[in-house]
Amino acid sequence: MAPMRGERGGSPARGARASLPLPRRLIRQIARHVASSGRSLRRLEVSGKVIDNFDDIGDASDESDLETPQPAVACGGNAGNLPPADHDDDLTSLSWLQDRNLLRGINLTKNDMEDTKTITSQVVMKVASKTPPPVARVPSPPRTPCKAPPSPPASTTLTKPPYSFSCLIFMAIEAAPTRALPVKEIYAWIIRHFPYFKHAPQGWKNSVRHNLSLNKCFHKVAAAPGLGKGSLWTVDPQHRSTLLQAFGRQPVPPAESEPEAAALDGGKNAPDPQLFPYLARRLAADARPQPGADEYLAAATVLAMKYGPAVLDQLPPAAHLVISRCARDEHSYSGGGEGEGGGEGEGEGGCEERRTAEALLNLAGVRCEPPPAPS
DNA sequence: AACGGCATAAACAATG
DNA sequence: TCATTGTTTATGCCGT
Repeated sequence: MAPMRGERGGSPARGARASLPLPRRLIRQIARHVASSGRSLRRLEVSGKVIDNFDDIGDASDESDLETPQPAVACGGNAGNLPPADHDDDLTSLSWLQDRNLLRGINLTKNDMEDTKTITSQVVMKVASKTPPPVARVPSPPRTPCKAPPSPPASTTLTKPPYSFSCLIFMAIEAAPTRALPVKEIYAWIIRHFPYFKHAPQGWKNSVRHNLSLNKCFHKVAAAPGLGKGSLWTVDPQHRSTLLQAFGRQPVPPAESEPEAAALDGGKNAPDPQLFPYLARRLAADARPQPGADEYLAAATVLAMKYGPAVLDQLPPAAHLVISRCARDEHSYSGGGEGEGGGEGEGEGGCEERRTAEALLNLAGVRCEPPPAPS
């Protein structure tokens, strides 16, 4: 592979830190996200500024640039307490569902969310790996979403979401920290994220229940005491890949509106539905794992969400993000993976999917309820 | 044309 | 009793 742009020999982190193009806290967050996904972030390059010593940054305890806004995303549990990198990655284990909200430590405000609507394509991902770049997810042609007229909020929020009920239910359940929701909460989640259903005919709730009952992907679990009537619904782990594939079958916004741009350039009042096409498109291309893609998505989205599009706009037109991974991560041929579970069905691809799904769902404003108190 | 997936509607039972 | 939840059946649309 030809040397990547901006690749240069031994640029010490200390040198770069003198003029970091991004707040250190944000860099730490990106590094933590990548670390939490079980990978190694070797270097991050923005506009030629290379940060390649994340230990230094990550260990820094200074919070001088910590201006955490009031969180609009109420994340339960261990905010800022990301799981260790050696987290159990067994696909059959549900533990990741419990504690792997990849961006749990990142607080997003409503403004952060709204700012994403003008994210541009000025950030270009380049993966330092032997695998080909995920061209399917990072289109090369330049886009000009900023110049595009904003979509009328009403048309984006009151049109029926292009997702099947099973996908909506899946998203709702996956958004819950415990990955289990009563029907009522599923209703609430759908309404919250797809305002269309606020005024939709009542039949849709019947459809939700119908789906829950009929779809083998969803299972009832014993109702928690005090829950009242009804049960908790969960996603059957064995059918999870089926639901992910269903995501891939969902219609994606027409090409003229550029999916990524549309995903982030959506309704002013309710950006969430506009983000999900992004997720759908991401998952639709999940036939093979695309190492680095989820890191890119998370990093780029974090950039825009956390600091607004200005962070990206202020970069030179040729600015680009480079997220490189340790070379040893690419040695899939040398031992058949990490040997930490992996399962035989989803394999690494499933990990990528779920990490991206989690990250994007979180970023999409999924409101996490505090986990139930241990009994 | 057949088939599968999906949405929608409706009826009904169970439950709090 | 009523509202909610859960199950089941039926029907039609749409894409393959």
